[in-house]
Amino acid sequence: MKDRSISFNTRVYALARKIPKGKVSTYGQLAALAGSPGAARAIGNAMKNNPDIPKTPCHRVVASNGALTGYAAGAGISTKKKMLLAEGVKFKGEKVDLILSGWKG
DNA sequence: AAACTGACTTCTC
DNA sequence: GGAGAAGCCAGTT
Repeated sequence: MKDRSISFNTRVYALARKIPKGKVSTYGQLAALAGSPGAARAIGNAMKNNPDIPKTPCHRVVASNGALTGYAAGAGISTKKKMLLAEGVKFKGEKVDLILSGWKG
């Protein structure tokens, strides 16, 4: 990756940092906030590019159905789930309860 | 510049 | 309700 000043990817990081603790957002949601609804895949790419894990709470981003996907850091999904639980996010089995912990919801 | 990839989403069977 | 296939978007090679 080169030093592209600003880009879609960068904007995603900014949005991810805006997600309040104890809440989670979906890829589609971030994509829409980023200005391109439907670009959920691009969001995933941005997250995997994730330059600063502690600075970019990519673990607060889950699939539209609340399922935990990806997460290359730590032990993967296991760590991601742990982080969310630690922040007070409600879980529905292996999926996040977007009804209770969904951002803007 | 064109083609491929991927941490997604949604429809249909 | 679960599994499979198609579609979309931005980035990377």
